Amino acid sequence: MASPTPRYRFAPSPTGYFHVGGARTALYNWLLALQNDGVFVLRVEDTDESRNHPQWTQGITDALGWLGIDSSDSHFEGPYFQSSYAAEHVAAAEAIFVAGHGYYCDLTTEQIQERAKASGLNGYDGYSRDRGLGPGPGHVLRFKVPAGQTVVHDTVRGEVDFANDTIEDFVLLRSNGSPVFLLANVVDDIAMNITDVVRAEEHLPNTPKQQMLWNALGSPPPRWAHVPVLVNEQRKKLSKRRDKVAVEQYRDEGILPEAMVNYLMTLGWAPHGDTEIVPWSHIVEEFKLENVNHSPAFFDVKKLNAFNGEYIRMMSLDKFIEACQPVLKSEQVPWPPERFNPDVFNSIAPLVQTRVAVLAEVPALVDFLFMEEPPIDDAAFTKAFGSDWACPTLVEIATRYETCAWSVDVLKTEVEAVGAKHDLKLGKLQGPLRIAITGRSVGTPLFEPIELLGRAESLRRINSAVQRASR
RNA sequence: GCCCCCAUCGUCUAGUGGCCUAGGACACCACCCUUUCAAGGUGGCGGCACGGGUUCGAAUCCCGUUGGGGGUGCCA
Repeated sequence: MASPTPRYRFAPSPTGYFHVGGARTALYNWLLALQNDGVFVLRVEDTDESRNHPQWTQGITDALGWLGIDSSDSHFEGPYFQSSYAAEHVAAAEAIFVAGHGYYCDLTTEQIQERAKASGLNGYDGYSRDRGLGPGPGHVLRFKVPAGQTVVHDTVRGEVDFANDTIEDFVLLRSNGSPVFLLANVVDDIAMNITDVVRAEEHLPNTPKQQMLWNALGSPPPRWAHVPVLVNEQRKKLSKRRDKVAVEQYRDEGILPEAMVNYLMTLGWAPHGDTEIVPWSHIVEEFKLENVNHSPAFFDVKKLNAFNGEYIRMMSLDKFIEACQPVLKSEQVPWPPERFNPDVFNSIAPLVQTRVAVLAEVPALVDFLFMEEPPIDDAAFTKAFGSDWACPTLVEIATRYETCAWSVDVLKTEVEAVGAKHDLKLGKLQGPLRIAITGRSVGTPLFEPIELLGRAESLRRINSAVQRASR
């Protein structure tokens, strides 16, 4: 028997959102597809037509594309969503009924609860199993859970046993005749020749039901793999409402896709060796689903940022400048766009590159070069000009700057000369100058930007700071 | 309630019975370098949840306890 091409199914998330946890599961699926010459199958499934599907699926495929996952061949809107497919799901349910694996029941939810209360047992008790009911108004079709055990073979977790008598006879067809998601899911998997289902561990408890359905429908179940969920600092599953969970947010902040992918992969898994920063090709080579951890992982933005900083520093200068473009042209930028000067930015870029973890931090390091009046940090200003030497030395520097040669080296030695006179170290002496020029107490090395700013503008800013200090 | 999963530094992990005095990464701290801030370098702090077994030997295997998470709909 020839083994079929593996088809790895990825569904964004049960709530229909491509959050970071889903991104990781997508990565696992993608990886497996690459390693095993298989196909990555993205399937969006939802019966709620109120969700805007074209827009929603577009968002997901965009995010996948950003992560480097090609979903073009496999993108698929779940048949379940399209009402025309409902017939197939109903037909499958009816086949189950005909084969004797299901039965109809007319009990209402209230009646079921009453019976459960009276008997002390949990959930539905199989009351209608042998009543021989047929389809009809108010009748649901339930699956007849067989006696015995269901064992799920899971690539990540090994064998997981479920006693069938702890699983109640679940609904396949609602009383209005519509199929239930669980059923539709299995029918679609079979229709799409899915061989491997890789998803989050929250689905594990429902897996025996699905597996029984596969068997009842006469198909050997797929290989299952339930990977751990991602949690927040409260150890709760990442939730859209409470946590920063959308991949796009990280993209917009200037996280690089390589860093995102690399970090996501270290959640639940680690490459061999003393470094976790490894290229995707290495991951493809080494990753094994069998080696994935069993416990939930906390999504640590600090570590993500650290990874991102590493990736930024690994870039060539040209690449870095290129990567900065979106964030420099964003509408959020504090300077008027027409004042932006690419040449100036490119000159300062090497000094910026080692100082940012995410690209979104870039504008704040260079804004003073492009703004007419950079805002001044009051607290920093007060502190820097609090000493009695601040103004006099700054005036001296200004005097020297009026006539000296305009180059980084000279600008620096002039300040050092003033420092020597007053017995002040450069580190200290440059404080007021830095505030005057940049408005802040920290930033890139100072003399490069002064050179870029030019003599007239630099002197203007120094004088304006001196005036401000003497008020 | 019932069912399932999980348990190594603060966090992410390595570890598959002796190479473990438990290794790395992020974070944190100190020092070096230094033009502030970074980057870089060196070092430090810090962990096998608990209790029983099995074994010559347990982070590793088994049982239990505790703690966390998830599932359990005529939701998806």
